[in-house]
Amino acid sequence: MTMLTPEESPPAARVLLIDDDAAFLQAMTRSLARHGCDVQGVADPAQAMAVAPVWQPDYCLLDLNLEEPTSGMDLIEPLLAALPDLNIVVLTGYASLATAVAAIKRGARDYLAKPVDAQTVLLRFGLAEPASMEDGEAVPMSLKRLEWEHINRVLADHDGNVSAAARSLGLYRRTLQRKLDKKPVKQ
Amino acid sequence: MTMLTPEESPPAARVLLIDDDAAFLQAMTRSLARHGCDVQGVADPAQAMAVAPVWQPDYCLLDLNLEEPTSGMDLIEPLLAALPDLNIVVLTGYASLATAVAAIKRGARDYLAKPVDAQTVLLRFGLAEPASMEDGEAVPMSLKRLEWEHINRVLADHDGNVSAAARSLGLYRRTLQRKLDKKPVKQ
DNA sequence: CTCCTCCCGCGACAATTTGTCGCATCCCCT
DNA sequence: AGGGGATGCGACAAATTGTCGCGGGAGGAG
Repeated sequence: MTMLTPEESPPAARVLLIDDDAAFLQAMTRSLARHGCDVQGVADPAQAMAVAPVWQPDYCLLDLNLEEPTSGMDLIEPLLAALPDLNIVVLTGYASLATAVAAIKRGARDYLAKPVDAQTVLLRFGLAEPASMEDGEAVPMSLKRLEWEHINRVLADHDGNVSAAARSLGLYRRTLQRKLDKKPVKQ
Repeated sequence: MTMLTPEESPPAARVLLIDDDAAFLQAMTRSLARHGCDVQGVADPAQAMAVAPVWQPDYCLLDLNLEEPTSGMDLIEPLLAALPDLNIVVLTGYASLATAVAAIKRGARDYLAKPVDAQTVLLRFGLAEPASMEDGEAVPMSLKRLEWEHINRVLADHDGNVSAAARSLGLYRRTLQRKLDKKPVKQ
């Protein structure tokens, strides 16, 4: 029952989104905004470092695998240097124990694996209570969907190369093919 | 092969092992000892807290899922309170991103998934040099692991209630049971 | 142009994994 | 004691993978 009126009594939390996936960026921006956050999304490290000191966000959702130049991992420390109180949550499609450990040691507050929904992000930011779930979708993703999302991401990461994606997903090319054509994308 | 030169006359590193798996404890104790460490193994939290302040170890390999009373997770802080410079590496057979993050935030230096060999442990302790290439682990999670992580999260969310978790994951309880049985996680 | 390599789609079959049911406990609560 | 829910587990069919192998494009090197 977040019946908060449009006018936020307390100043809205400022959230900086850093992700080079335009689609994701837009979707997440909208979702967070709808949940009452003051959101700003940027696509690369340079923009992030330009915006952060000026806009002074309170929270930051940082994608780990940005475009080539620098990894999101190398942005954690600079960001914290500029804004010591920034609450950084790292996000990645290539989650691994190793990167999770590294990110936390560098100062990130939390680590999430894509795909995630705005609700989860807010939760990790500490801006939402796990208790109430008013918006219909609080259900964890079904395994099928989780798999689909992951496959898609990895496939895209390999520029649609099925063979490569299959290898990196640890399954047979034939199997990936089958999974792919059986899913004319529906939710 | 590790070349441990007799040069290791400086005080041997003191390592405290905490694991309730007797077999593992013994094996690891022997291995580390052979690598020149001064090792002491205990099987439960109480013993650990009794030994630590007195023996003052430099390193600690802590298993996360100990017997019921307390989780290894709850030992991290007490241990650090007693020995601020203790280098704690958490070890677990049920690795998950969530527990990795939690452990690091509580002060652990690193997080490893069983099975591990002494060499790896020493490496994480910083007592051995990386035998070969350091891995940037850019490998996306295999589908199997992604699934395992998700299942783990959801199951925990439902306090270990298999029926409930299965429902919310959109699969049969029987299937979840089966997935859970054969779990020893691999790469 | 030809060879080689890598990717793709796809058929076939065996090996596994799920989907589904049903049953026999156990707890917990009233 | 009785209902409701959770759990472990056997059984069997249905669906999904693992595995091989072909033939065909695309693109680079000789």
